Amino acid sequence: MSKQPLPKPLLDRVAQRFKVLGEPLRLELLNQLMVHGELNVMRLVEITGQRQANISKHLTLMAREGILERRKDGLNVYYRIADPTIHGICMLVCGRLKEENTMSQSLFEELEEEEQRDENPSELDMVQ
Amino acid sequence: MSKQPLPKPLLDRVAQRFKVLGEPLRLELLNQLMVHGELNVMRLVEITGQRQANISKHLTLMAREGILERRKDGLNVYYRIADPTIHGICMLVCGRLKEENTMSQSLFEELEEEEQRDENPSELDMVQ
DNA sequence: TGTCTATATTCACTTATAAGAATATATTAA
DNA sequence: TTAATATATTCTTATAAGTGAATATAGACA
Repeated sequence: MSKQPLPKPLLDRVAQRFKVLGEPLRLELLNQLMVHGELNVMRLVEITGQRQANISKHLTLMAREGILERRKDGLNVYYRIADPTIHGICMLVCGRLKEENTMSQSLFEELEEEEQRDENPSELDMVQ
Repeated sequence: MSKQPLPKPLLDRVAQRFKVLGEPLRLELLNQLMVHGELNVMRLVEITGQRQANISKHLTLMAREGILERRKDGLNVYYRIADPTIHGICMLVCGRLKEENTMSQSLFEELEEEEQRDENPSELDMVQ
């Protein structure tokens, strides 16, 4: 429980950061950059199956936000994660979602009294 | 650097969670609940100066998301934070924003060669 | 020079969503 | 029961934002 509320301008900036992260395609780009470390635009276009213009827009936005860094090499532009907290933040959220999942799972089991057992393991189990 | 990309459905859920957090008014509500622990709807209406309907909608949304918990007492409904990771996530983001701020600050100082000194301390310094 | 490739940007469109007004749904008290 | 209060919901509107098509920009190469 914190002492005093944060000033509105700061809350606005935090909200803006969350908003940038709250877009599935942008999160997929971040996830690919977590896995591969550094990728150019066309590679990310291939991986995601999205249009080049769209990928470029999302990357540019995240770079302007301070989440990504650009490195130009000839015709290619390579992006990588500049914000070292991104991974931790995502893992916190993933862990929490998994927890919520098992909580509602056990609640579900209490209500339904174990019908089928361990079929359909949740996607959330992918989080180590 | 993670081993393999997360499955799309999980990324979608994480993005959804971030999207809920990426709204200034919702973040202000969360911040007030961090400070006061538990508040009813009308109290939050007073604090934020927003309409009752709007506050209620945001609270209902966050409760459905698993971020808040509802406790009904007579006519009043008290909300409190149900997700214990919220505080840590917000502090991570705040800290990072502060870092970005001092980074661009020092870059600014390199360019401008110390004009005024320590006037206008940034909002981000509020973060411990 | 001109051509090809990678990336970025502009414009138009469509969808999502936050906010207000009005109303509905409890719950308490007289 | 009626009245009053707290909260939630529905409906409408306005704005934000993601996407695609087309175009612009920039660098590599012949």
